[in-house]
Amino acid sequence: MKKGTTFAFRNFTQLFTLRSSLNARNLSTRPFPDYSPKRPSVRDTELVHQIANVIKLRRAEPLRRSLKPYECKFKTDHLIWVLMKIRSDYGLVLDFFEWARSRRDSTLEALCIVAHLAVACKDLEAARSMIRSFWERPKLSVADSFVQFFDLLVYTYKDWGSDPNVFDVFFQVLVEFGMLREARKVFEKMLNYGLVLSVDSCNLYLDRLSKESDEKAARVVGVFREFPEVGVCWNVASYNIVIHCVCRLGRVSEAHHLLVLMELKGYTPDVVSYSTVINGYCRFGELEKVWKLIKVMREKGLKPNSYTYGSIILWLCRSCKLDEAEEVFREMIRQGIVPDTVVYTTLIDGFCKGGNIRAASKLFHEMLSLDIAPDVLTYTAIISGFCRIGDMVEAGKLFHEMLCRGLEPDTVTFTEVINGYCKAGQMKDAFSVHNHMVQAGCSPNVVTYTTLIDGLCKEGDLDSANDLLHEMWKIGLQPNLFTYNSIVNGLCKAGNIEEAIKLVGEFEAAGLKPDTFTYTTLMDAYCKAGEMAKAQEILKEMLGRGLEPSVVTFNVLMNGFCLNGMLEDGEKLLNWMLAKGIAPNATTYNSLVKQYCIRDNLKAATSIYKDMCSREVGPDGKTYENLIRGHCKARNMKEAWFLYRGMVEKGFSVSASTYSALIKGFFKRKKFVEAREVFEQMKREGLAADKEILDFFSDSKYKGRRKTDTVVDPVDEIIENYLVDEELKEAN
DNA sequence: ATAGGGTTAG
Repeated sequence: MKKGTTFAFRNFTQLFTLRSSLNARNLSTRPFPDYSPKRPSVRDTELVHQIANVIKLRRAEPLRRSLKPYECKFKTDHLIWVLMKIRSDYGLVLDFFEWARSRRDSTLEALCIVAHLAVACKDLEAARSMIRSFWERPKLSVADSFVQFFDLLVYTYKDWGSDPNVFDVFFQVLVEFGMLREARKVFEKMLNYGLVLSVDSCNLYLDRLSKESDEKAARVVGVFREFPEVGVCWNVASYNIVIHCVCRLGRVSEAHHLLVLMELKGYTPDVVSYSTVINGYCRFGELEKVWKLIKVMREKGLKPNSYTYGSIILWLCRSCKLDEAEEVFREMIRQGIVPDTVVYTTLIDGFCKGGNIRAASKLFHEMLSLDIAPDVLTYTAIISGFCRIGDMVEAGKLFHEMLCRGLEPDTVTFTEVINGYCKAGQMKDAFSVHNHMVQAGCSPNVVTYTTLIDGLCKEGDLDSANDLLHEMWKIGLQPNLFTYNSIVNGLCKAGNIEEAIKLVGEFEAAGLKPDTFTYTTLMDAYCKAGEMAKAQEILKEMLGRGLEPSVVTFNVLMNGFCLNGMLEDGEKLLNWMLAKGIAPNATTYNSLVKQYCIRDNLKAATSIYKDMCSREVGPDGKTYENLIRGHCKARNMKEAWFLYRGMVEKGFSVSASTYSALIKGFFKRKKFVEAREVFEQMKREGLAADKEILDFFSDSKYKGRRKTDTVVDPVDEIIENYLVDEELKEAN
């Protein structure tokens, strides 16, 4: 840590001592050119005079009507001559220019003139939209147009406005359109005329540069160092942009130094400065530093806000510490900070990803009751939560609700719904949403296609997946590693590991490097095929390439050991992971729990379960389901019931097969009331029971028994409906 | 000027 700190500090001292290329510039300034327009002929002068008079005298009328008599005679050349006559009346200038534009009679020179006049009248927005309109039209050569435009703006400057703000607006539009090289040229050229662009303009440039790409972001610090030498006076916002940029590049301690440095230089860091560094530390999980900084900012009289807390909450969510995240959230509210849509969305998404859709729903309703409006991102998060647990009905309802609120789903929202249908195995519905989104004018992206391809691969329909891959290419979408990994997985699951390995070789030859996901997929295939030796060979190759195995890599191996009855190796692997400090997760333990349950060794399963709890690895839905099914099979209904209650309490959703296991277990124990209760709950959740269970409830023996049982009616019509449904399904 | 949502492997 110490080493990094000195390094960062050296970087920054350098920053303010190095000389830059800008310094060597020739400092003599050039005057703006004179404006010398073409002279009108006598005939033209007459027409221009008439038009200008008509415009002035009949200003209440729409120009379309008052200028009707001149429509035929009016030529593009007249435009500027008329503007010269009416230039003192800005309102007329705008109207007249619009009229000329609607006839496609405008020129770039006229556009520059009107922009100058707009800026001179302090109508910066009009000037901006005019300059924007030029770039919005498709150009043959962007660079040529830029030079042409800029030269004309300079040429018309002295005569038409002489307000240097026009160059700020011009520069800002270039930045807005990402034409950073051109923007930089404008900056330099203005220096030649003795003009320095405003800090606000330079800030926009810095910010855009920092977001463009990592290479460009790396240049931000250089620009920040050079611009003051030619007269730019940075402000707190500039520092904040640079701090943010340096954080994004992962150099958080350097950003922290900048925060200290700005104060030394007489700038007062604000909540944003602090929150930005705090966000940087959060991204790397350095929470001690975060709390320290919060203390410092409080001492300086700054109050952390929802951004500050939001960063902390996001990090806690990402590290699966949902309880702590909610605690920080409540603490923030206690401090009198009103949570916003973003903080709620962060928490809702966190709970959804953690599989606790109930907590997510609760928060969602809480925000509604507090009148904090959910946005598209909030809906996407909660919809994805329901998709994740396979509840497409609820997901559909929320989607509809979102539309009713006037929120427009975007590519992400649609992709999420498509993903939900894919994961639910409803490919027809997935494709129907895909069509729907295209009709709604929303373009599917690489992720959308990858989702569909993955869905098809999981269905085993590799031909269709391949067709989609070609379709992607055709519409100009480049498949990425995710896409190929899905197909590799598809091939593996179809039992074609050879072909999968061949594909890996192909995309690698095309310049796409296989990653940990690719190798883990291949390992999984070999593990499931019982070829543990080959799986370990793949692991070796992966390690040899310097790729870091993930928890999942180990989980795959663990699962392989368990599946192949090598439970001792499995436990050895677990201990090895613990010794090496690789944190196992619920899945790691689940493989062992599941396998012990399958082998009816509930004692060993329970001991693994207790071990994971003691290591503070929270059991997930699968852990509970495996244990519940194991206990049901062993007819330990007391334990099964206890775990079921715990699972529900924690907000995990219970699958149909677990409900079935419970019902069957209770039946075998002749606990009909409990069986019934679980069955009712299952129905309430809209889950269909299998035939065996329905037979239980419609069995004559059961009916006879039920007569002494006063709780429920003998034959429930819902059961009959279910039976009819099942028969229909079978008939189809 | 600062913070939040989607795709792959168990």
